[in-house]
Amino acid sequence: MIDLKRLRDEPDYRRGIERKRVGEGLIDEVLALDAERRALVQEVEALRARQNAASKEIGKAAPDERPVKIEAAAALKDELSAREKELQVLDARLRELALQVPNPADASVPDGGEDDGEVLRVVGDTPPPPPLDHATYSEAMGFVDTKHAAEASGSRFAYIMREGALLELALVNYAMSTIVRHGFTPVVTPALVRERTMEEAGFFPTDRAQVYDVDGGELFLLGTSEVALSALHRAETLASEELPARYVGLSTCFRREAGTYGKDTRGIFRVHQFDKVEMFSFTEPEHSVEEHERILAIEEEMIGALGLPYRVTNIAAGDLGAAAAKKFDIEVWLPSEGAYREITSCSNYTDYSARRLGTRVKGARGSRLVHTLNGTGIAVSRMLVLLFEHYQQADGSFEVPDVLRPYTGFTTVAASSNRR
RNA sequence: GGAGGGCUGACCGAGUGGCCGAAGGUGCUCGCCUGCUAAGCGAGUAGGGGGUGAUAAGCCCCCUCGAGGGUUCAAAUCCCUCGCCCUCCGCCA
Repeated sequence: MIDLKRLRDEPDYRRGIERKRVGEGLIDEVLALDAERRALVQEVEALRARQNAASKEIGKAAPDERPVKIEAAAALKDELSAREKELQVLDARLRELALQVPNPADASVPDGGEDDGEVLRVVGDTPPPPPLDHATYSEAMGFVDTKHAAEASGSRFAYIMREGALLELALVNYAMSTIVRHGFTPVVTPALVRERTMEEAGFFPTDRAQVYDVDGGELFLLGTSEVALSALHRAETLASEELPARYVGLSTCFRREAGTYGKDTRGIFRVHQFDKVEMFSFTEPEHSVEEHERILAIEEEMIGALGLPYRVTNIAAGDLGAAAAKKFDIEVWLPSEGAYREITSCSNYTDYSARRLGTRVKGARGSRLVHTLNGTGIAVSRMLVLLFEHYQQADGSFEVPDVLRPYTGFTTVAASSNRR
């Protein structure tokens, strides 16, 4: 949720929103409703003040004076409740529209859309394509079985098997322990949350189409544990000493991938279900920028340690999600495609979801909304795709990246070992 | 799935229709006192929103006793729905 007060007072705030290409007129409509609402609030509150005073007097009055006073107060009640109903309607309308207004893009975010991100750096050399692409290779090695998964569950599902399964666990362990070492509290989160949690995390209503609902709409499957982690301090006022509060979550993630028909259909690059380790921080407002850099640095540390060539992009305003004021993506070179593909993403939500969550910090500067940030630790299936190409050897064997070896218990998988 | 109990301010805890935004205690802050110690005395101490004002201080108003609705001139107190916690029975990994 945006800050309506800043929207009406600060031209830069509004400009940040407009850079995200919001629908024509939405902002003006919100502002108009907001003005209307505030006027009505004043009226209603004045009426309430009169009624409160009248009621108090009745309490103090002698019993024989009461009937007359009660009658007078009853008249006020009717007037008040009529105005209150109007206010309720107005509130609902304003809220519905305001929820659709995105968090303003930060001043340091470039203009434009998908292709206008600013590449901040490119790290590592890009190798030529391997003999087999990730999809063919992982099936041939028996690491992935999408055929039976399609029968069991449909397209975009996979069985991760044998050394592939162990590699998955190794990645999870590696990411978890690395991030914990950076001071994040490890958490295995619920994978199902209620609608309110989705909304407060900043996902609903804008991203509803990407989310599976179950139990007749009572619960929703997470697309990322970020949603569950954000609720960890819901409706709480934290002491400033408690910040930054850093969590690293593990959960299975579920995504409908609506609107991606025909995109990334091979292998497990884009699937409906995958495991992901995710970082999440609550900070004081003035520290969120450095925390964003910190999260990015951890992501780079892990991708670097896995020996993958990558580049870092400052995502353009038009390509930011509703909640993000700024977002860094890391894309790793996928040799078979000869392209950089997104592997992590970290965002600074500033106070956007904190406002919905009611997460505040109280310190020397009074009580303020916190800032929240999130970033991918390791998204497992997509990382497996990259490993299947970068660690596929000329003879067809698979070599385990050094940093994962403590977690796998094996160092290589011979080309012939799992062939069926 | 069944039965019962509970949810009050940073914390504990009183409060069954008006004088309750809320006793008392703990904690915390400030001041005083005391040659010592988790001692004593006094004062203060919730949050959100709106108006005015200089996006100050101050002042005024509204809302909040798990959440949402209802009854009433008036609700922490009565009624309904929901959420969460606890206990017992059943079931279960």
